[in-house]
Amino acid sequence: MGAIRAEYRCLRRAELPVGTIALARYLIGKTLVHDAPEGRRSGRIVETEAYVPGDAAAHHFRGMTPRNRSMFLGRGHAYVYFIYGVWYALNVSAEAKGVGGGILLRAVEPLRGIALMQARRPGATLENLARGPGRLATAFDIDRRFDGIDLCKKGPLWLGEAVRPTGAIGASVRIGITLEAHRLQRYYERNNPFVSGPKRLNI
DNA sequence: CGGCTGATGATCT
DNA sequence: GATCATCAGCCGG
Repeated sequence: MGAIRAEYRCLRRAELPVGTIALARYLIGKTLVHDAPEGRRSGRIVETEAYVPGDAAAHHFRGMTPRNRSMFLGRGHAYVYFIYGVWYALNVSAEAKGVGGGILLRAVEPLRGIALMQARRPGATLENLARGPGRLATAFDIDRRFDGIDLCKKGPLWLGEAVRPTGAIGASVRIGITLEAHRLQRYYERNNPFVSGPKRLNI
């Protein structure tokens, strides 16, 4: 484990790896921060899924639309969509400007603002607070108002450095899709209880 | 724990 | 009109 860092800077766009898969792995262990009037929420990203160019399961596969345009803004921007009539999900755009690529943030380990998260998800255990993309967005109070914002500067929502060393990273098939289901493009920190999904995928 | 299912509305065809 | 990058609740083992 090692010492936990209390202060951390935001990630610079230049240091984000180029390419969706490389960035999806890089983001494991980094910090997601939401600065709101009521206070700061932060968490360690422990699970991501890559949606690369040409992937039929990806929202950007059929080209740019009003909904998915944020995934074409160049790496390091937020793409937030509404799904199943109930949930929001947060992605990080991942390719060069004009190219569609996205990384779904599936789970974080809460660091700060836990009481704020619990207020949004009453009754949830600490492990379940932000475990799963819909729960993460709810706990962090993320919706379409953040769609398209730059995550590489300290605005209301940004990406920070890792606050402690990152553990071994595992890979598995992605969750909840039917197309391109064989791709091993879900990444997670091994042995981390804040990771979502069935046990068999978290080995 | 694992499997199943209904809820619910934006989006695109 | 179909689909959907999900979740909570319920059931059985």
